[in-house]
Amino acid sequence: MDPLWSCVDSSSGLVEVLVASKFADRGRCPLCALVPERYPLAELPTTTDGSLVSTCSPTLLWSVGLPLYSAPSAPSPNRPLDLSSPSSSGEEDEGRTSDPPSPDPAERFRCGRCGKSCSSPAALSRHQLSHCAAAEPGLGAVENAPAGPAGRVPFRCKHCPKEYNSLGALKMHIRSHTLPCVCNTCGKAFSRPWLLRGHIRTHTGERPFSCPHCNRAFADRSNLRAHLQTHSEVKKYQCNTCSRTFSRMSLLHKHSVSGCCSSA
DNA sequence: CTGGGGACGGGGCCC
DNA sequence: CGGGCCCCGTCCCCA
Repeated sequence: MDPLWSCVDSSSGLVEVLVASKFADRGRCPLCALVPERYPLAELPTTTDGSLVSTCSPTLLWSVGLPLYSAPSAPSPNRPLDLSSPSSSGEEDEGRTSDPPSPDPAERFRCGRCGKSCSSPAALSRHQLSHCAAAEPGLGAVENAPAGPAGRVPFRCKHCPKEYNSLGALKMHIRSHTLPCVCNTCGKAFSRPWLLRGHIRTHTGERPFSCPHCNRAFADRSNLRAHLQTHSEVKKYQCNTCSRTFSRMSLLHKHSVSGCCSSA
């Protein structure tokens, strides 16, 4: 289960609640780009009726009733392989599955922006407010952004370090922070309506994409495409060293990482 | 270790 | 400009 993260909204002073794995970008809070604090669910502020306080963006729809938190200390033990390590270390991306920051108390209460150590989560929150207030006077997409190499001002996301050359692209990206599309069945939120529709199929069992070669059907077109590769005698992805072919890039990547070509 | 399915994220294109 | 959709890709899990 995802750990909860909290962030103090700079305008209201209230605490925003986030699910780490869906938002974590290099371990930073998407609301203010700082290293967030993490609380056990029981310590989160609640309203009088016991629901979690949720403020900040009016379109941020995480609120109540979700099975949110499990163990407060241990970081997620998944990600046995870091497949992105050498190749995608370049500019952006890879933020989707960043692990939470170290649970070491000395690190938990350290400001990710200036490194200041604080004695408690609350003290750190107060300290971080000073950064938020200084860095975001308004809606914050464009202002203060330096001009690009061609003299264009990039459209910068106020929730994360990403920048875009068009407002439309930025707005589309921001949906991945606000997650306005919410499943009525389980409460899970998505950035786009068709992602939600695909998710709803996991509840209904609908599988509109069927394989023409066998009787299998899939809820997701991409999964059908991957499945079709299994019917193909010539696989799409080939190892440069041993010439083995694979139906998926991920399988080829696993093949390489596990040492066929290098470590033997 | 490998192959495959399930779920989902994001950029880009089209209307 | 916004929404819908396609495509590509990733991650996780399981047999």
